[in-house]
Amino acid sequence: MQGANDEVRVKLGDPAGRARRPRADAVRNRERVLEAAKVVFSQGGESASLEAVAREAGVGIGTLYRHFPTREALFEAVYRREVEQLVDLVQVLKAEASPAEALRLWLRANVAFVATKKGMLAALALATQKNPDLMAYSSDRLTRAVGELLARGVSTGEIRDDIGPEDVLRALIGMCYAQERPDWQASVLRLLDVFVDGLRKPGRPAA
Amino acid sequence: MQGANDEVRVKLGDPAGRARRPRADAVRNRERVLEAAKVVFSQGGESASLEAVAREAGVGIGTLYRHFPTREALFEAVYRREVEQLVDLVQVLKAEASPAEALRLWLRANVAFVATKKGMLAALALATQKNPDLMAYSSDRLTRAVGELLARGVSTGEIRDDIGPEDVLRALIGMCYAQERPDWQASVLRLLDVFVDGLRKPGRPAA
DNA sequence: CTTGCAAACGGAGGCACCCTCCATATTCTA
DNA sequence: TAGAATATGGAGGGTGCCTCCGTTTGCAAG
Repeated sequence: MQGANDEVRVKLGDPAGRARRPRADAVRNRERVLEAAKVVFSQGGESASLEAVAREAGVGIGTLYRHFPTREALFEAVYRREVEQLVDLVQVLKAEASPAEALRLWLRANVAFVATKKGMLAALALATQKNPDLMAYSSDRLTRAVGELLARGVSTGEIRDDIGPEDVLRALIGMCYAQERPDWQASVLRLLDVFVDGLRKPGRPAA
Repeated sequence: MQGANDEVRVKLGDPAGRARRPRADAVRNRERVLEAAKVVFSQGGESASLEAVAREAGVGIGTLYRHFPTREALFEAVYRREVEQLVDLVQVLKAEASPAEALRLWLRANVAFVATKKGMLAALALATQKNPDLMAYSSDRLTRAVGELLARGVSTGEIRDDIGPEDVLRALIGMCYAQERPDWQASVLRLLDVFVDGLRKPGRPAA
């Protein structure tokens, strides 16, 4: 029923027997859609229509759905890229500041990062609620990231040891959601200072 | 131009000369829609259709729109009721606990309250971003509420004086948004403890 | 009670968006 | 260069949003 026809796949230089490599136009269009989605979502958030994304990308709506079968799939792909940037920042800070200070700086960097993506945040709140896997990924990446900063502080005795990286992350993400006032950034920065002070071990006052 | 005809209005017992009182069925239907919306939004969040709300309420879609011209207006009306309950709680706690402890308890009560309304939270995030007035109302009410608790602590010297009620509220609301894990409540409660510790004046260790 | 009308009702209809499907076009391998 | 595999894109059926207006209902005066 299927003997000789398998040659086609075997000949393509993929030892695992997978299909041929993706076509060039498919790769290009996938990239275009991602780029367009980043722009459109940043402005209009969840309410932005996928047809607007396709239009912005210069592809048909069918092509968009071929690459990203659901709204969540597209959103997730866009979001993953953003997370990587934050993860990479940790290594830089570890080399440049003391444990508690590096933690504070990383948290502050997150605030600045978030500030440029207003439209995406409400959408993210929805997406993570509907699709736990998306949160699992970013949680994992960011938890490890902040975990490195935290562990360093614990090992030097500068930071208390009964708060985990998940807790810190929750506080950060949470605070940034409430961004309605003109001065929200200043408020979040103050809150982060209070929070980091609270994280210091008792008997080691902040100033 | 308008002499004798005003009698109709004057007779209705409204000194300001407003129109006659609303019809009974209008009042009843408005109530039904609000009740239905509370149910439907709590389940499906923002994605729930307004036509589903109308169906649940047993009224026509037109009637729903007559009372609440936009999705936001309906959502806002539902939300206002919820806020009142939290505001009222403050008076109870003020009578029952020390300043910092009352603050801690009130924040914890919020967590429990939020826990029953998962579906509405993401919707709320969207609504407040689109409609600043909704946030203005709840912010105002809740800020005053937490402000009472906070001021009491500041006056007794138990709580530092450089953090405003807005900041506390932001921390609370923010933390509660990140509710994806099974144990999110425990995490938020731990965070609140850290936060309240951070609020205590230096030189007054927590335990 | 009945009459008249302002107020409220409710759903049909036009529009935008969601997503699927498939005839056509493009790329890749041999 | 040919032909098969792969990708494209937009038409179309379905659903929800919101408006508009003919019909119904409650209210107050007679």
